[in-house]
Formats: sequence, structure tokens, C-alpha cells
Amino acid sequence: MAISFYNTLGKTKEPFQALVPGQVRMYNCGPTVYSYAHLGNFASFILPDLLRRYLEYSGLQVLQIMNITDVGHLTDDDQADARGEDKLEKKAREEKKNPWEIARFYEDAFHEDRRILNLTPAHHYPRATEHIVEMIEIIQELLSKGLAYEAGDQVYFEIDRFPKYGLLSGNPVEELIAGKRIEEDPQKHNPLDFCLWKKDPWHIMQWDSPWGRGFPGWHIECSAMSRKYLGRVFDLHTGGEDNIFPHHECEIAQSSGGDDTICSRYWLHRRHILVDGKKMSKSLGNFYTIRDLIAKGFCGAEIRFGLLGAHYRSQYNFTFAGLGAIRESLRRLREFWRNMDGLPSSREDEAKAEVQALEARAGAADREFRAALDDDLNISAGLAEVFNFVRDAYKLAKTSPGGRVAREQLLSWDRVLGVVEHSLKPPPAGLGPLEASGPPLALAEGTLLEAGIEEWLKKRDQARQAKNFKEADRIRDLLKEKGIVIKDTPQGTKWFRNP
RNA sequence: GGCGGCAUAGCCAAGUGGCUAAGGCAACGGUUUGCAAAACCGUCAUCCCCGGUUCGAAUCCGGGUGCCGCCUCCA
Repeated sequence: MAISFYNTLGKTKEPFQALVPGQVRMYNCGPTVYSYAHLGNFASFILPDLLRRYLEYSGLQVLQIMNITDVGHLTDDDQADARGEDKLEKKAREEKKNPWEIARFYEDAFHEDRRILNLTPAHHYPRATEHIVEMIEIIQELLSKGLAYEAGDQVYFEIDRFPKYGLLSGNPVEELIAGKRIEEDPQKHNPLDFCLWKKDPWHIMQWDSPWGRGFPGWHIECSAMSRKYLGRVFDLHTGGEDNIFPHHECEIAQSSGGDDTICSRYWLHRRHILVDGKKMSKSLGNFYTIRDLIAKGFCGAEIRFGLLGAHYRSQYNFTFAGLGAIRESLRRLREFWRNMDGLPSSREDEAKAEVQALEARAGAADREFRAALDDDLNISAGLAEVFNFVRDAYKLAKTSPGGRVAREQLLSWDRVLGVVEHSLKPPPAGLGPLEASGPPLALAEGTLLEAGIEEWLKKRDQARQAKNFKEADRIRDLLKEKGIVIKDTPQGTKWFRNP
């Protein structure tokens, strides 16, 4: 079965072939660290996470690089030009810190949120500010090849030297020029030429360069870092759909180095999400950070499942009602996990037929699961197979050996989904104030038993034996008030911190 | 103005020419349970509208209507 992805470059679904068979090199546009990353940011970061997990599930090796943009893009960038105020500078002024402190603080926050959402860590998170030298090298190369020129206080890329400009976004160059959005700039050879370096000795973050002290243009960092860690041509590049133009268009142009080579063979873009049916944006102020949702009582696994369960090319409409439905469906998987563990024990040889039936069903379901994900990460179809398996496994598994097979299959899929185990684990340590607000996370069975609960259960059991159900129900209600939910099963009474 | 996406049950959502239109949430009836919980069985859509192509269309083509995105900082 071939894996295929929808390639923005070409606007069609294409079979995926790694340049080096079995080894995938992937670059992801990461966060700009001048504030807490919001739900939309993580929607786009979960795309590379799913890609990484699924490619590895398919037996491929993945080298993943996600950049950290810690040099301020400008608040008022105009057609890839360098104007306006630096975002980090603005934030630094607001918080009365220097921009480096701001960047490190929000970079740390990004990693905390990333862990809450159980995103697989990339192999490197290179920072833009630590690759200024590499950026300067590329600009020099472009200048020496006549693909860039110095004019006034800026170095520009000359887009007339790159015929493929506009290929990724589908924007005809003439149309872009005809648009009124480009301000006339007599310094430029072509209105679409974009900034590679800006001389500005007053800028708050500045570096030496052959063109004077200043700062880099806002596309060059990705060219520099992808080339350094992945080489001139690599396999996958991801980002939000807003990156298509101008960011990735410019990146392709400047990375080409004078020939027609396009730095990444596949470009995958995450469609923007909506919140309550409206565009989520900072200017509208209707955005949620991960922290906001945690504070409202949702856990990382639920948020993750919501973002993951929506296909990356569809417009996911985030609502709290929807997240509630996600919570319930995740509960079903979690219950399955628990119920398969609580089956009556049996010897392996006695349960041979049951085990074989489950293995057969699991094998078939996994083939369907893979077929679905192979098709441009069709997660909805993949999840349908997971739930179909859950339903059938409930019918087939009667004893512990069968339950073990069912759990193993769910666990296997969870390597891709990353939600079941994650929702059973207590929150990771070291998260500061976030730790306190991570419900509903289950207690691992058999651990963290609070003093008294076992006694109450014993008491309730005695009451039930004596058919004193009034007393038994009273104890159940009492525990429920404390957030402990009880289930009577043929294997005895079980309790959970959350259902 | 240029480029692009979407419209499937109460809600979310897969399916792009042909088996009974996946799956999840919610709801309802039943089995089970001391009662619950969980589980199980069952019920719940002909696919925005009009026209066309075809033996056959949710799926292709044309025309409507509605919603949304990019082209400007934004994932």
C-alpha cells in the first residue's frame, strides 16, 4: 500500500516517496515565541505529529525539524517587506522585559503545552537567532549569483530571476502585481521583490552583516535552518495554510539558489480552524490557548483528540459542545481499555479459539486502519475502524487472554493516536500551576488510593450482602460527591477518580 | 478583482460512479444490573436546489443558492 498526501505544490494527491527510501526528512514551521501558542497553532503542529507517528507506524524513519522563530517578525509586514514594529519588541515593551527573555519564556511555554498535547518531540528545535550566520551565507550566495541586490537599507530577492514564483500558491505573478495591496517602492526592481536583510542599527535585536548592523528578512530563517539540518532538498514541509503565501513561496524562491530546485518535495498545509463558526485570529481576540482550555477543565488528551480527529485539510469548527462529544468518545476508548483488563482470567490454551478470533479481527481492522491513513491521513475513516474493532472485540473477548489481544491492538493504534494512554496518565510533573488543573485524569488502578476509600467500599459491600441497598447507595453517593465513581462488575467493585 | 475550499441524520463526520450511505456524540426501546455504571441487541439520513450525462450518481458535467479561506500580521 502506498502512502499518499495532498501536495499543495501541484494541488493534487500524490503517492509519497522518500528521497532516501525508508528515511523521511521533514521540516515544520514552528511557533513564533512572543506569546502563548493558541489552539490554531497547535492545530497546525498536530499535523507533523500525526505525520511523524504514522510514517513511523508504517516502518519509516523520520528526521523531524521544527523551527523556533525567536526573532521578531514585524507587526506590519507589507508584502514580505520589512516595515512595521517587531512583535517581540512590542511584547518586550509591554512586559517590560528584553526580547530574549520574552522569547525564552514563551519557548518554554510552548514545550509545556506540547507535552500536555502529547506531541512527539522533534529531533531539533533550531532557533532563528542562532542561525544568523547561515542566513547571511545564503544571502551572500544569492547576491553573488545575481539573484539578490542591495538597495537603500535593504537586500532584496529579485523574483524575476525565479520563474517558478507563484507556483505554490497558484497566484499569477501579474495578478499579485496588479493587486493594490503592494505599495510602490522605487527602490525595488519588481514590486514583489522581498526583503532578505534590513539594515537598522536602532532595531532592538540586531546583528552584524556585510550590509551593516540590522536583522534578517522574515522568510530566510526557514531556508537557512532547513538547509542546515535537512540538506538542500528534503521530503516534507508543513505549515498553516496562511504560510502558503507569501512565506513558503518566498522560501522556495530563495532556497532554490538559482536553479529550478524546490527545497521540499511535498508541502502539506493545515487548514485554519474556526471557533464557534468564526475565523480565529488575534485581531478578533476570539482565540483560546491550551491553558485556557485546561483551566476550563479539559485535559490534554481531549484537546488532542479534537484537533487530531478533524482532517487537516478540512475546516475544523471548534466548539465546547463539540469538545464535550470528543470527551465522551474518548471515554469509550478508555472504558474499553479498562474493561478488557477486567475480564475473568483463563489459561491461554483454554482460550485459544477466542484469541485466534480476536487476532484475526484485529489484523483485519489494522489493515483497514492503515489503508485509511495511507490515503492522505484519512483519520476519520481510521477512527471508524478503531471503533468498529472496539464493538466487535467486546463481543469476542470473554476472558483475559482475549482481552490482552484487544488491549494490545488498541495500544498499537495509540502509537499513532496518542490519546488513550495519555488520558490515563497523571499529568507530567514539573508543569507548575498547570498541574493543578488537569482533570479529568484517571488514577492508575491500584495506586494513589486515598485512605478510607477501601474501607468505604468494604462497608458498602457488606451492606449489599445484607441487601441493605439504601445504605449501599448512600455510600455510593457519598463517594460520588468526592469525585469517586463506582462500578459493580462481576469481578467486584471498581472505582475511578473520573469516569 | 485573482486563487481556492465546503454543503451528507439533532450535532460532528467518512464515502468521489454500482454491495444494506462508515464511525463518534446525543436520543429512544429492549437485555443485563438490587438500583446504577459499563457492555450488548434494536431504532434513527437517500446525501442544499434545478437541469444534464449514464443501464446506474451523494459521487461526473452545467447552472443556481448558501457558508468559508488565502491574496495583509496570523498556524
